Amino acid sequence: MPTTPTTTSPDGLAQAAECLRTLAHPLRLRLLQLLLQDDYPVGALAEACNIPSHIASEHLGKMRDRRLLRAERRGRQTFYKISDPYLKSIMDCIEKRFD
Amino acid sequence: MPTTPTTTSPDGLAQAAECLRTLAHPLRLRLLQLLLQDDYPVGALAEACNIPSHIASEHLGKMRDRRLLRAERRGRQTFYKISDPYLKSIMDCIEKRFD
DNA sequence: TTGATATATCGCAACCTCACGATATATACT
DNA sequence: AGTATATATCGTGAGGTTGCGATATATCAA
Repeated sequence: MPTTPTTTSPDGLAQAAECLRTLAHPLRLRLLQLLLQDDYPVGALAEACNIPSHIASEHLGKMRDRRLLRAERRGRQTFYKISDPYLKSIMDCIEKRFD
Repeated sequence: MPTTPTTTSPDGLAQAAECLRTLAHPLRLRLLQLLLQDDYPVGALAEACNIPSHIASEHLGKMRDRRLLRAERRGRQTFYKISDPYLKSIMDCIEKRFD
């Protein structure tokens, strides 16, 4: 085994795994790509993804619960925005590989 | 919606999501960290992770099936090695965030 | 207040993933 | 051949995830 063992703590690995699980869905990746460009309300995101808005709401809510996004109410609409700055760099990685 | 829409294809997003699902397990992240340092046989990896080797074998096999790793038999042992060069950069991202 | 719009949440069935014990295979040694 | 070692695979049950219809809530407008 390595003389310089890799040191991410068990807790760090568990957090990383949870975060990756949250990203690991085609629709959520698409939503994140859109939100990395600007903030949008649920309906606009749903339309861009061609899905009913209550499905978009579920995916956005899951990412909100896990602190990747934040929600902000404006009138009847809820705008979502990127909350975790780390998302940009990981999406860059992913796009480099899969575009 | 953006004037410069984000363009990862539906297929690219599906592949990316599958890849992320494969990474999204604490043990598999640990195995990858070790394998990014050197190639190791199943038994050594299992011991480093404190798990029975047939569990390590299952996780390694799943990553092999999804082309993240390759297996190479030497005598009675099977050495696993990183097969996808993209893993290095994504693990760098993850370590930056969770260490 | 009533009705329309925008989003959120619930309950469920189908499906996926995990750890584990049991079993199978492949290689080396005697 | 027979035995031990190293790894792989199978079957299973517990628990998580997804999409969806139904329902609930929140905001605005008449």
